[in-house]
Amino acid sequence: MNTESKLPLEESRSLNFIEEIVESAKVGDSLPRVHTRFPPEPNGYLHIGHAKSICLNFGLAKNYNGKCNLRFDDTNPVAEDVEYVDSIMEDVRWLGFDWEDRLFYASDYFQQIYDWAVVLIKKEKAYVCDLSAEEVSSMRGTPTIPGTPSPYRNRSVEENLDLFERMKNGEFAYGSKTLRAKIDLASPNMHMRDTVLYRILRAHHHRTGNKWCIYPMYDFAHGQSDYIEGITHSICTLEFEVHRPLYEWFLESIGLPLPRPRQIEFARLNLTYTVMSKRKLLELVKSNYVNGWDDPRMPTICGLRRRGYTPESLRNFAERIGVAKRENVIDVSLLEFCVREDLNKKANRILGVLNPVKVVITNFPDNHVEELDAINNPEDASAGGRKIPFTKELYIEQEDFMENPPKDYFRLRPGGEVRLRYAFYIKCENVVKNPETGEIIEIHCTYDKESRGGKTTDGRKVKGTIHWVSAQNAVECEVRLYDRLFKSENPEDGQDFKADLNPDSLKVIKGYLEPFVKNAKAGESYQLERLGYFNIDKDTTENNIVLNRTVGLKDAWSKIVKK
RNA sequence: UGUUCGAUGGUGUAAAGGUAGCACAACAGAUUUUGAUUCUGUUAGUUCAGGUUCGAAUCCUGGUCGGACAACCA
Repeated sequence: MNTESKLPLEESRSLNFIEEIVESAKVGDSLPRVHTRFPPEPNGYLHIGHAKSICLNFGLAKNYNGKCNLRFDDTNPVAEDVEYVDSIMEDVRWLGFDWEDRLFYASDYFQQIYDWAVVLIKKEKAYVCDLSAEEVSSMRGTPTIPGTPSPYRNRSVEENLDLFERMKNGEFAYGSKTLRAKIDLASPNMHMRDTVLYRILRAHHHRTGNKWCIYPMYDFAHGQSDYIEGITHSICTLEFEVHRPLYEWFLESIGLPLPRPRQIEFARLNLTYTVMSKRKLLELVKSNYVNGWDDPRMPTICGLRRRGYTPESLRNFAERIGVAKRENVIDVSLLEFCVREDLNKKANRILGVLNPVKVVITNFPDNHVEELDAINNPEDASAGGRKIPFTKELYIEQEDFMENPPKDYFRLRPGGEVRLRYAFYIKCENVVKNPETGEIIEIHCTYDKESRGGKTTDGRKVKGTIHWVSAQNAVECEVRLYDRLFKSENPEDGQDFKADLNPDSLKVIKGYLEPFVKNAKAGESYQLERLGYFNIDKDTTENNIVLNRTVGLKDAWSKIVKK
């Protein structure tokens, strides 16, 4: 009827402050070009905080018909390694983003950046300094006290040019000289106090090999790399806010023509019960508090993947937490909500018992197997169905039987009747205990033959439905139950975050699953009905199926019990 | 304490001078062959003090609180 062209979704969703910046630059009816980049340093594995940044940068480009580059910020060969390059590319792709043919490295630009340093020297905006790191540090002053000039600050252009070239040629020892910007030693912004541009490093670079022995610092490489790539919005985290004047000073001082990239800072992600710093994650790995970077308890993307998180759930999470400049700590329960939401739609259901107690159906024929129909996913009719074998001896969950149950308990009890999911009504007739320990060994029940499939025609009401598995057909699996890695909401609060490690963050138990699980492939997610979502681990072999618990189902009963 | 950024329910995030909304969490109820899902409802918020205005979360002034910055890391 009218000319409305907005999508309903976009109409209802409000803009974050970065999108507003993009929109405010609207010229007439056309949007400005949007070109972002995700610039990881290849010195560690990506974590969920990076996922936020990836979704932001690639998402912004997508929404505004722009582009997003993947660029490795590889200016410090001492810390970096190809091992990380590969994992980072894998993780970005897995999250569902594509940099197409725009894979770049800051090291691609080393020559250009070097040439620009020479430009700065010629403009008397940079000089070679012989001070040691300690001396530079002690002469920098404090925020309230101006720094003292380096005695080398006024070397001639010719001398600087000569020295800088000889630095490049490897004539000087590691750390003996730096190239410094000549800015303002009295600046209240410490980064403007003649920051270091180049340092001498004798290290093998993963891409340039031994070609260079001087390497540019982040500040001198990042903005220029953005410029070279035609980046419009250079999005980074809040701690770079104070670097912005430097970022702009370099582009300006080198004399690069407009348009220039604009640096925009947002608040990084923090999660309750989680540490996020690379240093701490590395320590957890190196000191074997966890089993590698992809340990399912780690907040790394590969850890979350192995835990059973899906790319969709992570993208939805990133969307829900929003983007702003204020410090934030997101409740992990939101993350858990996001996987449950996604897996509820996608994961096929199976029956499995984790803490078994044997049930004997006394009126069921010996050696008889009844094949029962089960629905794979009630949320998705196209997932179809399967058969589950029912036999005289079954396992049910220990928690699903109580001799002296509380008021609202509607599972199995002496004399009580309960429905076995997709199977029959059973009634508890007798309990067999170990005479010495009092432990329940077997629960003897009778079944109602007429209740096949879980319903009868007599209108009888059976409130409880519990899961079960045929004792003789059950597949014994290894089940890894994960809990939060740390005990307190903010593990970084204490002196030593390792003291806050949760000793029960991993429990390995045996589980008994319906035979269908034999078809499962590594990486697949299943819901064990009434228990939670589980992912088939890559450690799975033909004789040992391994399941990782992604997250439990919401559990209203456990809350009632606590009260 | 120098510069700088920030402050909205328990946690996040909207509202661009005009009804403080949404999500998660919590709680209550309905439905349910998963105590799940789904649905409905409830609790709960503008850091403080002034000012401008018919009207302020929003603008102004000041205070308070919190973060970031003094690597030859990124």
